[in-house]
Amino acid sequence: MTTIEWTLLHATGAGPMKPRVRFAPSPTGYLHIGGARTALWNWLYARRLGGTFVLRIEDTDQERSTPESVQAILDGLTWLGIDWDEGPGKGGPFPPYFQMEKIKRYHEIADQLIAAGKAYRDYTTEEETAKMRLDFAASKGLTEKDDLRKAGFKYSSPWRENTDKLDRPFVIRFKLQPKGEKIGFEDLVHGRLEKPDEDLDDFVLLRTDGIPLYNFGCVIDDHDMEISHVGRGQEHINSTYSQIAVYQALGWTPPVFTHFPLIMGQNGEKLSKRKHPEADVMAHKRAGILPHALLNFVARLGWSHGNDELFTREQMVAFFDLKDVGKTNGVWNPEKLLSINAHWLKTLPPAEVAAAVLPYLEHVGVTDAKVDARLELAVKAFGPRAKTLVDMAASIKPYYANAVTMDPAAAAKHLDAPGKEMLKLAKAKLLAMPEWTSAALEPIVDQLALETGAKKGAIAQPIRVAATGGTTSPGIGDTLAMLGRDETMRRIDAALGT
RNA sequence: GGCCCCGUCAUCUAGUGGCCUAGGAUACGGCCCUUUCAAGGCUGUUACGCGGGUUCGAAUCCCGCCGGGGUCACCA
Repeated sequence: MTTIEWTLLHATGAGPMKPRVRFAPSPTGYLHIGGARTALWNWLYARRLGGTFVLRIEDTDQERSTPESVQAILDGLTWLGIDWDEGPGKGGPFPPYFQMEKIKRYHEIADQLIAAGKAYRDYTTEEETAKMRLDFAASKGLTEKDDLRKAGFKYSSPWRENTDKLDRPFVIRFKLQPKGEKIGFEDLVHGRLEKPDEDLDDFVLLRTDGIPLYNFGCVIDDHDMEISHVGRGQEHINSTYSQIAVYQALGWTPPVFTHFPLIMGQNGEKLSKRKHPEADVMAHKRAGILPHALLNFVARLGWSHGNDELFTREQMVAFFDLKDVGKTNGVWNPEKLLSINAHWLKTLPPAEVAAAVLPYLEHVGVTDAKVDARLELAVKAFGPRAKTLVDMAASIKPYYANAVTMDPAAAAKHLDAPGKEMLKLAKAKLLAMPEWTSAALEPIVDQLALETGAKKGAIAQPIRVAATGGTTSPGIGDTLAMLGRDETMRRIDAALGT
């Protein structure tokens, strides 16, 4: 039995063997790198075990949610190649997948909780609670919001025991009934996580405008959508306790939770959209990172599979397991991302990289390139020389131009009299070339060295400078093949001044 | 500040009581290869936060300290 088969039989944690997982972003901006990793890990888990990956949009923050953000998240996931089985544009057996479209359902459950005495209508206004906080602060001689937290303010509603329905705006709060016990759950990476239930408070389920809050909507949706495993960032650990309380009040079985370590910026702070431009997934697309490389890098940030560093998509799917996720926060490391990107640039099939580099070429004004033998050759030549698709495109561009920008210093050094003499000899050989391929062209340097007794550098450099205008390029064979016969001859003639 | 989570090289990590004079990767240095630049091969420097235990034996178990992070909203 293989490891994979074994794992299939013994699906981690409780729940069904074919897990139903979800990624539930809030559409308040672009797809965040932390969100992308959360999506990836959940996706990998579902794919490996033949489960279902659900995409749910938690758009209950009406202040910040925008349709543009929904689109940005969809675009980000699509670019990364993370596809969802249920969700926006796909539908599924448990619609809707936008929380704002199922407000009635939340009200139904809230009423159910009220009827059971597990929630209550709180008619205290926002201004009043704010005043309570302020008064509390004043009594302690504090003013700052942060100090308020430190002072340990605990809200206690005067409406807690009220069951009348008044004609006034209200909020629905969970009625926490501490039994002096621990409330907790079994986390796949942290093990048992718990805290005293009296540490929780009567959190808000439904706002005055009837829109649910995270700790409520999330529980109902995960239950309704039959989510078996919830994997999310560690910042949610504390809210999980509140959610567990809701599951208990409703008599529902909670999913298996896994809390992922956070990704920190290089300054040691949690990666944020404001302070860290690299937090934007699409910024990496613009920077010329392959989606696969970004996935590879981010997958490995907080998860490991022995000493393995580089994974194909298939390997990620085959190797990933929630239980192998680590506990410690990771720091974003741009150099490593770049090295992983460089690795795949030179490793992936040239046709694939060629297709990927095309838009970047167009962006720098190369409009006549297409995925053909010539571009693939260029990709093979520059694969080991490029860190990103951006610099690969920049390197390829001159080969699609019909003139060189001559570096005077290079010309002075290599296109002096002896250099030109050598170039003439090379030209003669080139003229006689029956076929213009890298393999056919490459040996001319050796042949010339043999025939003239000159050092290879004295032969290759004049050709290189004539062909590219500079002293560095891939091997002579590749360089001339990329240029093509006509352009090569044109450039040599120009260098010769003929 | 209360509560919660975490603590192996600069960074990502392997490591689950003896195989560890701690391994891999990135970055950095050297050497080799070489027609240039890369790539590649070989190689070097660098880590178990501190202090107590437990044990014949601890990076691995326990306690304390210190350090980092998260969270305490009618955001998610």
